[in-house]
Amino acid sequence: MSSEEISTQSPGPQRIDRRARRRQETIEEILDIATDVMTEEGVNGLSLAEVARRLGVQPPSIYKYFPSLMAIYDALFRRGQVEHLEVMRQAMAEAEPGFAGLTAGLEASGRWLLANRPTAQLMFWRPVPSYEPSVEAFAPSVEMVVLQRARLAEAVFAGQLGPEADSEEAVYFVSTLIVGVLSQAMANEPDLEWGKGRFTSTFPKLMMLFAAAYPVPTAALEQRNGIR
Amino acid sequence: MSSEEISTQSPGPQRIDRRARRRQETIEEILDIATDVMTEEGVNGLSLAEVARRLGVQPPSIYKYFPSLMAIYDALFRRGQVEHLEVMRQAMAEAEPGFAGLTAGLEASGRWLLANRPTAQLMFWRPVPSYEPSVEAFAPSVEMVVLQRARLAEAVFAGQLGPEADSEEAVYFVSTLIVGVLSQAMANEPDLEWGKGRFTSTFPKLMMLFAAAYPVPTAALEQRNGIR
DNA sequence: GTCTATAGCCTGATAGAC
DNA sequence: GTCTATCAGGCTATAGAC
Repeated sequence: MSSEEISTQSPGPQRIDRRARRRQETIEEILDIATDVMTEEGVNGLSLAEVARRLGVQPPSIYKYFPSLMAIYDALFRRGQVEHLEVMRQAMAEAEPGFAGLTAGLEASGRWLLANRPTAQLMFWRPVPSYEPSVEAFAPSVEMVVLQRARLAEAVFAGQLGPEADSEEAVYFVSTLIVGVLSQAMANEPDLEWGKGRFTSTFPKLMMLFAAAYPVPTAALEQRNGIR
Repeated sequence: MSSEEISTQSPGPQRIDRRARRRQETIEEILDIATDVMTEEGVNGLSLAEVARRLGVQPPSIYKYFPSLMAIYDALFRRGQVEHLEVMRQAMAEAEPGFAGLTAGLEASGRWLLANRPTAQLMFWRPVPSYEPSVEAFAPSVEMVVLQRARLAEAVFAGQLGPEADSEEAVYFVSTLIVGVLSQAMANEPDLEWGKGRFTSTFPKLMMLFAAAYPVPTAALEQRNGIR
């Protein structure tokens, strides 16, 4: 590595990369520890000093990575949104388009949220009044709506749902269902994972309930059959 | 009041009543102030010292009314459950039986929960891991299920819903709907009351969605019409 | 039932040496 | 990027005088 030998004052790109990578690893570790602390003490019980203690450094060292406690909250919020979006996107991509894809995506969403409870609380329950998510941290949720809307449109096109299902309102409905299931599960069955217990196990039936509310008009069915 | 004159060492019943009443007023005041603090600092941000400050006493005085911070949480939880139940019961009593009563009760429930956000969070989101509700504090929620179940049974009997609606599962579904709407509203529209905004305004349609999932069987309808 | 005093913790954040 | 030292508070809870 010639660039390393030239100067220690102006390190070459590899060196910068390595430092940046190490720094990024520490940042991720801080966020992981912060998640553990929130699990034990509550989202609002996160403290920078406790994170430092578990990381094995003194509290002031944390400030080299985050300018404030609120910045840690925002990084947690942002990372949560990104991961959550990615998990749902992946599940949708692996399933059939239309209603099956929507169901698979929402179930993956619920599964991830239950497996990441404190982050889910930070994202959906706003338990820290003094923390307001930044615009950047919030951005992935817009893409979330787009993905769900696309599956709804496919389902309508495929004749699985009535035309009203291709709407903003239907997106609100499905997100209300998933948040409702999630909230009930987290409050009443704090130790059960997705699929166990009274609430999350009814999710498939809730999706059938949703589908029943958007019936395909008889005329449309007849027209469809006529075309074939 | 003769009993008052007899002795100051063993005060008569009126005196005891008055003291007990005064004490109860102070307890209620502490709970009201605690609710304000939770609104501003988060449910997990409630502090006994801040309550004392606003009440105009020193922190140790609070211990004459509550043995610990957790006892305050439990009293808040209990009072919330009782009020919430009473509001729903009243709304159901004033409405028609069956599906209309169920809808009225749930809407009253949602309205109360949105108007009492920190209490609702304490009751449904468990944001304080170190606090576990006592059995007594939890009791009213059993009666809640009974009331909802009764309206569902009436609705089935009246031919408004299919027979599967008279079930524990259906109770879970309606509570999931209300908690979902509530969670979405509180997270995304923290300043809007019930009926305003994207989420709570769709509640009537969500109830229609629920009804559509429990259709009355055609045979049952024919039989009904035949009887008439 | 109120207070003072205090024990024994905790916190977020900053200054400045190394 | 790490540390020590420190500021300027905060907290729950108890002891004991009045």
